[in-house]
Amino acid sequence: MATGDSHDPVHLFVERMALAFAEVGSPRMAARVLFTVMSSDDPLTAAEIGERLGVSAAAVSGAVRYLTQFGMLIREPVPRSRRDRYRMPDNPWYEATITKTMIYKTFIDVAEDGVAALGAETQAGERVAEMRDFFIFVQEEIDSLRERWRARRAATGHLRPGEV
Amino acid sequence: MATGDSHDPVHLFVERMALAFAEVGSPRMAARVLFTVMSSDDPLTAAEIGERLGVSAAAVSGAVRYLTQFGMLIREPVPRSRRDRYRMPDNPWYEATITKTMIYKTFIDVAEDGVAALGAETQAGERVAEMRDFFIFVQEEIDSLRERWRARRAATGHLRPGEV
DNA sequence: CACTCGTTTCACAAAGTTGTGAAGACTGTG
DNA sequence: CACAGTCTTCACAACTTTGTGAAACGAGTG
Repeated sequence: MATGDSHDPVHLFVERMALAFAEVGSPRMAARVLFTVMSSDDPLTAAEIGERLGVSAAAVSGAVRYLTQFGMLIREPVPRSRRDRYRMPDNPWYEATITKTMIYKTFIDVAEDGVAALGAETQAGERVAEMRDFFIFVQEEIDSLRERWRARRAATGHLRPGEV
Repeated sequence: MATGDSHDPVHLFVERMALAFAEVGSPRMAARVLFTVMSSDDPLTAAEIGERLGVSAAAVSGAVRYLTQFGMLIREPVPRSRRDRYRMPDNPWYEATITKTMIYKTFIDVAEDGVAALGAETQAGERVAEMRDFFIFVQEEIDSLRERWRARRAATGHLRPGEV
């Protein structure tokens, strides 16, 4: 049961979720590690993560480096041991991951250059300008998403420690 | 000038935009073809697209099949010719692409199973349930995005033929 | 200060993706 | 009804990505 039993429903969840995230650009192994830790009530050591997933220590090392870099995973040394333990951060990584995305910013900037290159008065230029405006709108919506989410949670009584 | 001159600002726009889209999961060549057509005031034949991009007919064939399948490109036969011509659809492909995305639906479903597997009362289960709720919220926001966008455009006088 | 255990780095192998060339299929025309 | 011009299909080669094993590294301990 310690090693990744593909019939274990929890392991299935980890793999499926990781796959879904990999499909939108997340490194595969990082996603697997992330959801493995997320699925555990207690912090896990690198060895435990590797064991559960059935992957090498090297793979775990790379994944946790990636995840800690973006604050999606917290690393803490285990007292009286050489090991580190990994746990989820207190504030949920997915909020920032979604709301801080800069994809649309890139689209907007490139489209802006496109309009200039095509000429704002051409049909093509107008078409690209329209696309740019749409992405600006989407970006604005995303920018306000986090606040609206928090407002809703506050309204339904789901206040998190430290939250207004 | 017909073949993809990498110093042509329009071609630069096409390649940059395509790259940005490829990074979020779109097939690379399909994105290149899409923005090539989008950058042209007039419809283009497959040969013209291939020439502008400097890619093989086979690559164009695969890309237009993909794009027409999703309604992102319109194919129309050229009268008195064996050729087909490709043009942009009348209503903008990106609106549907963004608003019809089912990514979050997948996340939600998988997370739902995860909660069941972990047990809703465990710490891990609660954590995953919270993530699921966030994604439900995001999905709802996206569902209403299209209407809000249209409302805004209507308000600023940008009505499109056939639009309410 | 040498030893041990855990982690990290690195070169490489396996697997997956992407676009090509060439051959085949289809369609309208002389 | 044969031909020519387009488009499509397919096997393959180039490239990219991903994870492994092995070796190096480093921190705590006797």
